[in-house]
Amino acid sequence: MTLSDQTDSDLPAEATPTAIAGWVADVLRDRIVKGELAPGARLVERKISAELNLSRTPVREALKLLHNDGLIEISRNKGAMVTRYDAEGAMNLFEVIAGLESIAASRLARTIGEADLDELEELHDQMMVFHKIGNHADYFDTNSLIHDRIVALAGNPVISATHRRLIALARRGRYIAITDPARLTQSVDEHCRLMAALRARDEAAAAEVWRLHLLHTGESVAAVLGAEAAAAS
Amino acid sequence: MTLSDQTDSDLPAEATPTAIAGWVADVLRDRIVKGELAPGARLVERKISAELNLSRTPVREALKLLHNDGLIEISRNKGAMVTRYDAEGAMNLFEVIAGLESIAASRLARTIGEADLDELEELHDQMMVFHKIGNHADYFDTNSLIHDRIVALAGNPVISATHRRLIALARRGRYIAITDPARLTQSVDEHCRLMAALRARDEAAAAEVWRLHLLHTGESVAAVLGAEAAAAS
DNA sequence: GGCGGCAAGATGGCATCCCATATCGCAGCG
DNA sequence: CGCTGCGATATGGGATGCCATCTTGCCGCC
Repeated sequence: MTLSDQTDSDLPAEATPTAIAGWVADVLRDRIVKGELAPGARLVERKISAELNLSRTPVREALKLLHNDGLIEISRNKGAMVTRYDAEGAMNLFEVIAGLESIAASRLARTIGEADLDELEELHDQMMVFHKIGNHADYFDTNSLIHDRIVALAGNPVISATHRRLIALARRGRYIAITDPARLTQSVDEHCRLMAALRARDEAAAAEVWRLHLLHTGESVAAVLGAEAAAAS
Repeated sequence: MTLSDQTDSDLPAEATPTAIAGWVADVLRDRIVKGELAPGARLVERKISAELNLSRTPVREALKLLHNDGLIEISRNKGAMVTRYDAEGAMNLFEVIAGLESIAASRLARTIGEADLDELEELHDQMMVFHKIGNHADYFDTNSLIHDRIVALAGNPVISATHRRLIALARRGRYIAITDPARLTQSVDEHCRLMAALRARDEAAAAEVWRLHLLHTGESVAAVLGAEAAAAS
């Protein structure tokens, strides 16, 4: 392998415990999310450890991490397999994410302070700019950032942790970007309405608009996945 | 150690992959849930592996499992520590569980078939009997069973998986059993109302009563934890 | 007497070896 | 020609040893 001596150059200066395993998990997660590792692809401990110039131990831990993120299935003597992600799975996933973020939005409407609200407003405005100028990449990133901030600001660690886990699965759907202009407009509108509800400190409205927003997103992702499946068959 | 040669007698005839690690995790989880391992207690890999006559490898994996269940914190060079569980944590936890089970109840009201409804009815009736005769242990077990069945019957694997993870944390609160008669009555009433909503196929009612049911449970657990904390100080 | 530094022990992380078992191909028999 | 059984190989699981680092307590210096 020619790249053997180079790969460890961007090791993250191991600070936290099991940093290497986490790093390996990140690398593999990236490949899965970006589609380099297609659903059904096999991940063999020995192959990965050889490629990354590590022993099998951290790789093993990384695979466990990805497993309980739901990204891979591990079967004895067959290696890990990237789990399939279909329309139904997407709907199931977004149904739960909708529940979580809805709670978060509700809490936020009740408890958010001016400073945090301003921060959200700013992110929102940024996103609107990216939307207007048609910068989809930054639009999506800012969008994700807003969702993450909403969850974080809600101040319930259980929500944050659960959300982080599920969103890793959903991000996979993010790369089959929703380019349908109608949905895009609707999504932006829902974002605006959430901001309005937060400003008005209207718990119920915030929860409901955000719940629907995520269900709609789920439907869009499911639609794309369903179309893909139909085309493949 | 005198028990060294005996412990492996009830090894679970390793069928599934990493069965041993799972078994170790179960053992430790039990101890934590039952309070044998108090919050703040230290779990040292070498100690556990010696006690259970195993190598450190499966123990380590077990600790990782408990960690991402949120039951323990792992710090380098200090061993794992049982996480603390306070009133605020309980509320945060039950807030999310409420969200999940509420979705499940809603789905159930929409999609449940007669056979499944009958099964739930039977469990419910059993629970009512245990309640009437004052058999608290079986009452609680049947109660838990009902909650689990509701989640399972909803048919969303993401909900099931997430719920399983969180409920492991909440079970810890179960052992500080709610003996307040008023709350017990209220809880039973809420169970009855859920059954009524399911029979009526009333999604909204099912979701709402179940959400409140779990929030109330969370409040009760939090109250007990708060009282404990106050007494301890 | 208090405080800072140093040394020994404790502890988890990583590497490596061995093992049990599932998989897959091939050969030999029917 | 097809099916069965065996063996080689692949692969994950477990055990063990070494290492880096954190903790802790003690000793000496101020």
